[in-house]
Amino acid sequence: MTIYDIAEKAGVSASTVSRVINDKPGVGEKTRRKIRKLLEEYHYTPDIAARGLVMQSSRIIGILIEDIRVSHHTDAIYRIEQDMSEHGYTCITLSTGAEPEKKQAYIRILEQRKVEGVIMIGSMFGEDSLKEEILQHLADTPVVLVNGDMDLPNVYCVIADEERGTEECVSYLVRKGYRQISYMKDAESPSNNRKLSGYRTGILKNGLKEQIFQAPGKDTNPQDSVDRGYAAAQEILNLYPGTDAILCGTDMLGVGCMHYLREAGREIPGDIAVMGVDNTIFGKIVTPTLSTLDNKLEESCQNAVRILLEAIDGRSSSRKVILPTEIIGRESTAVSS
Amino acid sequence: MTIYDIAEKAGVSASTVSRVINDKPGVGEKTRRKIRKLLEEYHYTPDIAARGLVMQSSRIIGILIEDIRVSHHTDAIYRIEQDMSEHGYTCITLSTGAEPEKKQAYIRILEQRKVEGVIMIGSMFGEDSLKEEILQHLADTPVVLVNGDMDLPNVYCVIADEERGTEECVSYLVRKGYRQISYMKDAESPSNNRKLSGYRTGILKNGLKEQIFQAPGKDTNPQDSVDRGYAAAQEILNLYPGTDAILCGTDMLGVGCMHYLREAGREIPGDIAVMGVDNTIFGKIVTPTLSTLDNKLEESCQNAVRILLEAIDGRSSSRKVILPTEIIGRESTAVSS
DNA sequence: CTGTTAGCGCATTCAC
DNA sequence: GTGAATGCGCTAACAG
Repeated sequence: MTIYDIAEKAGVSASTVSRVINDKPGVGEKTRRKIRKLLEEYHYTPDIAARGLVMQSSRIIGILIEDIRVSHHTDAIYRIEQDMSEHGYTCITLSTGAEPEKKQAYIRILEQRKVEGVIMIGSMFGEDSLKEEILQHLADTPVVLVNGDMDLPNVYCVIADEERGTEECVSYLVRKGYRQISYMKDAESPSNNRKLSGYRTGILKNGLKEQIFQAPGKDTNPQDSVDRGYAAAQEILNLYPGTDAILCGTDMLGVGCMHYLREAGREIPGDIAVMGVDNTIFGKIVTPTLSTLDNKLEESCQNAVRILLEAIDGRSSSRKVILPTEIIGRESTAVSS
Repeated sequence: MTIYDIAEKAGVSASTVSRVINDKPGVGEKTRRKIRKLLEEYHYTPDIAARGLVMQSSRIIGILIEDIRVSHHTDAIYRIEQDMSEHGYTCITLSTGAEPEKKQAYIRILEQRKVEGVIMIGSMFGEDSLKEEILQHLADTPVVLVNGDMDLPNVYCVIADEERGTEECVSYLVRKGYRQISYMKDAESPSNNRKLSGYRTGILKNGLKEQIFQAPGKDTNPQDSVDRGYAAAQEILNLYPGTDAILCGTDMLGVGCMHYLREAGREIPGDIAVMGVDNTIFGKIVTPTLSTLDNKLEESCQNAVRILLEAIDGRSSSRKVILPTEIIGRESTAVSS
């Protein structure tokens, strides 16, 4: 079914049908009604790609993310998709994995699809190799980086102040009475480095001693973080036997950490406290419930959508937005009195 | 950058450029090289939509799902997306929500995008109202229903035998020594009814008494299931005080159920056993770990991809595939001896 | 080996 | 109020 088919059946020209479809003036009431009826009858739906070709607009938004299975990310994608959908856009979501080459390949795919805007979630998208790729393949497409940083005229950034957040986590733990606070760092990334940096500042300000351990390996599957947290907790207790609190780079690491501590016979939070980052569902369902730093990913994404829509419409907006984080206190850090 | 721009710069015609881009024969080696160089130099990438218009193929696959935030679903989407990506397809994933009207609207969107194939995940997509919609708007597009059932020439079905599965769960619990086995049913759906039916058969075969309770309400957010499971567990213990095992329709309900039992001072699995369905990450991280019925969603999706690709290529394949489920025994059902 | 022509489905001038 | 013509970026059939 094309507009020509409908036009023929109605005994009019294609342009008249087009006018009716797009509710444009210049069509007699009776012709309009007749065409509307035919449209209904034959279940006609316009071909968006063809329309896009002439209108130079795909109505497609691209979303890039390392792994959509990270539940934290999934919630973000969901929000973006729902919001964009309401504005008439369709989203293409691509899980790129960690390698820069794959990320570049996916940027090419978005270019081919002529997306009107892009949202990239994760600090790893701030890499220099991607900056180059964006410059060459998405130079005049608005891009919003969530939790990432990049200096390019068409790139906007929304980040949560995790550095300040982890710093406050340390003070929070200190107020709860903990003194030997270790940090379990996740894989190398700008975001994870910012969190670590915040921890260091917090330790310094409170006159304590740094105890840092990077959980080795990386995730093939997001669930792997649990095992990595488990293993890392063991190492931390070996390295720093006096540890009475572990601040983990993510909730998932925190969950693994708690598993180990339980098996090792340590009571949480009596003997030792555990805290995560991300405020995921996992923290709510484990026993005891896990205190965490909410880095406002969903709010970040809502901002990203707003900024992207503004940029697409040509309305300028602030190139960089920074959101405050929030500590969510739960059982894993409550002092047993 | 269009092929015409490149053609002009190379001093050839657009068709020659097109031939080079698509690695077609009939171009001299030197012209080919020259064009390749220009293509590189100007970072040319073809417009897939324009190509699709003439080739009558969008290279897009549509995925419909009620809520992508259900972690169980996310894993499924991830697999499909990765596999399809390898075959040169781009996926559009839409969270439709529960209302049939919205599902219909999303089917329309897929039609407009001229998707070459569709995968719908969830038994609710087997509804009659959607059958009508598919008939009218997706009549000659291959559709694969995962965990759903529909009789239409272009619709293929992949389902896990959950009915047999829950039946076996009952027997499994009986073998572990439990005798008053209650069933916590999730919201109304064909899939949930099949699970309930399996439970009933299992109870009957083992000469036990049915104890069924439907968790009221429904999820706005997948996390809500935890609270619903919590509330339902309380009701079940009121209605059937002698209950010594609760089989829950999903892991999420199971998690909420465990939370309540713990608060009520019941020991799991000593006093009472809990079992879920879905084999999600949640079952692995809760304390004690949750036994569950693996309904093989990921395997189902791999089958769905295979079937869809075959159907798109015109190779016919079986219209219905049924997969066996598997019981995953964990701490929540181990008899304390 | 290469160029010309036509057309995919649609929206948009410009005539009438 | 309506139709004919044009072009979006691309591939394919045909001509040379």
